[in-house]
Amino acid sequence: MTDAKPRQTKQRAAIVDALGRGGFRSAQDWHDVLRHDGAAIGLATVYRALQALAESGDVDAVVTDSGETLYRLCEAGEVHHHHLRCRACGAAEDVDIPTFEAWATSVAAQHGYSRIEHTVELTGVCHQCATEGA
Amino acid sequence: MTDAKPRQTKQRAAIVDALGRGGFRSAQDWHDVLRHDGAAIGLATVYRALQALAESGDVDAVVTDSGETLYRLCEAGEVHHHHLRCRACGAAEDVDIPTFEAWATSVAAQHGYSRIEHTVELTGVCHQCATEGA
DNA sequence: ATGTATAGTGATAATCGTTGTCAAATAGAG
DNA sequence: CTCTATTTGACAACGATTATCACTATACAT
Ligand SMILES: [Mn+2]
Ligand SMILES: [Mn+2]
Ligand SMILES: [Zn+2]
Ligand SMILES: [Zn+2]
Repeated sequence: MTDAKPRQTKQRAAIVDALGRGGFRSAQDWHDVLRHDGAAIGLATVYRALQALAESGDVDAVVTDSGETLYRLCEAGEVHHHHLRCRACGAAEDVDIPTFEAWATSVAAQHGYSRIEHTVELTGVCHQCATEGA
Repeated sequence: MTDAKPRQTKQRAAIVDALGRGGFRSAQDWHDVLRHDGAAIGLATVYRALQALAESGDVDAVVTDSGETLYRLCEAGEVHHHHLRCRACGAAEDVDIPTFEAWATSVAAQHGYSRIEHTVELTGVCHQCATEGA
């Protein structure tokens, strides 16, 4: 049932290493970062690794309004949480919403809905980007 | 500034009419509905109309995890609100989250973020779909 | 250490929702 | 009705993601 642990490859090491510098980036952006660092790695491999890491909970994934998926290494362990992300630079803070989970369950029940899932994402412009940008 | 009012065409009338039956559907699904009703209408026209209606606030648009955009005619006027949507059939309830907006602004300010936007969507399985489906 | 089975890689093609193009159709003002 | 700017729609193009599949390289057994 629990899938066999993945093999250790230099590509995956390089990806995790790159993720270490933080920030939400698309798979293609992470691939650019890796190539820029001199790593020889295929785009498909980056996609697969990021998806696997997201599934295992080691990275967070968010979908932008334009449909792109952004990934970042998450330090907040396996606890459920949400993000406040800068639309300009990819920086993000982990946040949690005290009463939201309880509220969601209650509202869903009132309407007869089950198997509830929720999406809560905050975006804005961080202080640094607000100072620099137009 | 305010764009000139769009012309009245049979295509747009047909689209608004179809939307009248409710539910969140993708542009392609709405197109299928229209064709099924015997309307001769192009897919590109459906995309354009739905986007225009979404921009003017007459329809709600949500983006699924897979990146598809779903549209539905919204009865909740121009007041800001969110949705509890059935993943199986497209049914949806308008909901509002009492203290969320204030909380979001406050958290953003604490982290030095400005120009805040937020996404809150609830999904589940409605009572009817839960009864019928597996 | 060496061989082997097997999971991982990556260049490339395919997918699919969406957007762009542009000639033909038409709403609506005069 | 006439005229013209807007709208339409068949079709091509786009862009992020996923599938292919021949080729490696890892982990394990010998
Ligand atoms: Mn996180
Ligand atoms: Mn609504
Ligand atoms: Zn920033
Ligand atoms: Zn349902």
